[in-house]
Amino acid sequence: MIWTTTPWTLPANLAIAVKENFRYALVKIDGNIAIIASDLVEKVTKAAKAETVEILAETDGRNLVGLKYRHPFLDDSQLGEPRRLVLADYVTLEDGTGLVHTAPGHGSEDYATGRREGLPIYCPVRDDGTFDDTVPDWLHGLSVWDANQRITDHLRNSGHLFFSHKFTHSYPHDWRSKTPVIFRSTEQWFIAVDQPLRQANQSQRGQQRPGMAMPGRSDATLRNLALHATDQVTFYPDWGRNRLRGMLESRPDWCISRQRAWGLPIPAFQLPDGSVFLTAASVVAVAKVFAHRGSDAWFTEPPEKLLEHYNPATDPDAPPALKNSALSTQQLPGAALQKMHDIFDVWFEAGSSWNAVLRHRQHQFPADLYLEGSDQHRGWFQASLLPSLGATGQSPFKSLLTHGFIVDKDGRKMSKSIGNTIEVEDMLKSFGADVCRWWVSSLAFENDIKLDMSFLEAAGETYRKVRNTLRFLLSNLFDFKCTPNEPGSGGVCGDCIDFKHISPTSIDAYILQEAGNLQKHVVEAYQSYEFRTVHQLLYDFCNDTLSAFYCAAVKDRLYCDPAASKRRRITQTVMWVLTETLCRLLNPILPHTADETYRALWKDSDAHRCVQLESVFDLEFTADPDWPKVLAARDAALKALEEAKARGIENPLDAEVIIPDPDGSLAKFKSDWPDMLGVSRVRLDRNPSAPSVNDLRNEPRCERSWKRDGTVKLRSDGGLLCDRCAQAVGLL
RNA sequence: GGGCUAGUAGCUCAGUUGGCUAGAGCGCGCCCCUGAUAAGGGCGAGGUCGGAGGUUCGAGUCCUCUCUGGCCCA
Repeated sequence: MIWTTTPWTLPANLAIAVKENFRYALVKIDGNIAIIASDLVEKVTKAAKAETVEILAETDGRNLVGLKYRHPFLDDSQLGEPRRLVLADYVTLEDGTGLVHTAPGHGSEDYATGRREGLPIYCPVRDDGTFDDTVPDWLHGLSVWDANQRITDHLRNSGHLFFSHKFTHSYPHDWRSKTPVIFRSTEQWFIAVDQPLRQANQSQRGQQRPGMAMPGRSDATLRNLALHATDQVTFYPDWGRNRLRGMLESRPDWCISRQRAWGLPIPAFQLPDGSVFLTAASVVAVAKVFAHRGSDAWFTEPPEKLLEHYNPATDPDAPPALKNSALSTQQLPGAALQKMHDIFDVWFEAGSSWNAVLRHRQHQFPADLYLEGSDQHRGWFQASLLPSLGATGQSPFKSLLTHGFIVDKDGRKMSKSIGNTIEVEDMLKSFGADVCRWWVSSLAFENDIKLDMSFLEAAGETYRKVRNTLRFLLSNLFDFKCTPNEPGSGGVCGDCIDFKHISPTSIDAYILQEAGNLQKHVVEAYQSYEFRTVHQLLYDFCNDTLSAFYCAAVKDRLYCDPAASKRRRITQTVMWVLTETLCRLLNPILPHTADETYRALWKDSDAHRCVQLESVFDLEFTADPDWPKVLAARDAALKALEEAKARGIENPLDAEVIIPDPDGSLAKFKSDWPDMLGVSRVRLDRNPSAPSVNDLRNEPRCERSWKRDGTVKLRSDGGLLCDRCAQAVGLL
């Protein structure tokens, strides 16, 4: 006794499957005898409301294997041998009778069983979903959906139906049309992954294939070539290798044919005897026609036109029928050779892009990097690797970068039905491309990526910090010129001061050194695709090193020193270098901001000036080795200033700070100390163990620099100025 | 069900081969500045490192189990 939800597949029944370790019972039910899994006897007979149930015998499934049975409405002689019971792992006791109807033409598990058992792959259902004429007359031409009832009725009438009922269960549907699908075994084109590769290509190119690394001629299959290739490829992150290998190890042959109305046709022909004609040479011949007329030629041209460049005499693979002069294509009657109508799997085209994009256009092959989402280990990565290995013996990529999937802010997948999707267009509209890129560069992209508009807002805030730092740099270069290409400048670049005039103990020296370190580390991070590190380094540099430290410190000299003084020009020179450097380093992730800044920096009309065309320039500067001590002492001093607020010294410019300098190593930085703390005066003292703060609020304050540096007095013009400012305005 | 992968402060991320009271930025709180101002600066409070066992003198870091996600398959 078997059970099925698809009576229309019964005409294709070729076997019944059992499980070897299940118990099966020979049961007498209301006078009829059947075999049912022992554990299901009660369930089945109850469902059918059987009156008397008697178990006559029991045995294990393995003892049933090989038993022969007769089909209830088919002529067994058609099959050539009697139908029989076979083993299958997928037999369960969940539903049915424990004996599973098996139709190798209607489903992949049944197909596999059929192959294993040497059964024919019989599918009597035609392309239009109706039965062909190999089935009994009463089913001919009937749609499978209509056949369900007809077959049920037939079984009932012939006394073979034990029980039938209607119930609701899940059934596969086409995701797009939402209509139920049926399974049919059909002929398809495959790329075999386990067959030893023919030494093809010899006839086409008599040359050695470069980079060919066969793990041994005899077992050089596409699969083990691919596995071998994963050792040569660099993976970002490294676990990508394992993932790809796992999938390569278990992947089936690649079915490359599709039954579609459009697409790139597989250029196969059918000979009058029904055999298929497709050889390397015939494909090349058809490709020539496609190159001129496009692949639509397949649909518009007759076979003899499509094969006008083909010569069976020189094709070693040509089928005998074509070698025969009577059938040579030149004289072939159009009707003798039929075009076939399979369409290439689009993955085959996507997976051939290395050829179209790199080789045909004479770009570098293999590519440095293929970049795609993690799902493409099964998709594009493999679809590219296999054809490239088959055609060139080489992987199409030297390295592979994988990123995770965008999920919502709670880590759930985005889907329209849940309503948690975010459109890229909305992101771009709300935040601009650079903010979006800035956000992307901050991510651990190898993992899933949580996305919420609020995250972009946050990215926008840090982006503006960078942008504002650039704005500050630019605005303070308003009266500064750098003219590297000016004829006759004798090495002097406009207002620039040569680095050799920069003292290693000056804050400018420190910042140049830091910029050099930044560049080194950023470039390294870029080279290994660690954009997150790039982002972090650049942000921290703009935020901490520049905005909070350097820019704040040099404000005084920029605003109050005489415009063309050496100290001010040095700082402007450094600021110019910083801006140049930042533009170049930011460019890959903030191209618009970098470009805008770069043009504003040069403020010339050179239309060809473009930061996108620039690389980094050498930037190395060694500052005094005691700078780390300075920074540590500064931190301590800032804490002391914070505590001084309780005493009413709330504005740092009202303060003098006394910094402990036990070994005297901080004294050489003396001139920049007040600016580094934003205070009026700093005194270094060998004795104290902790910094302290003096209240200067009773001392006069310079009206120009707001400092109380001890030199402030009434000047001849009636203003209260410090010496530096008096000089700057020409009063000293 | 299987393969791969992740889960560290409200958020985004660091945490080298196991080793000092687990770090950074954002956000938050308090304060300062007002000549970067739909800006700038300082200080501070936040974490039983998804959970449970185990190995170890010692585990966010190693092992086992488990929970919650993601991708690809069945």
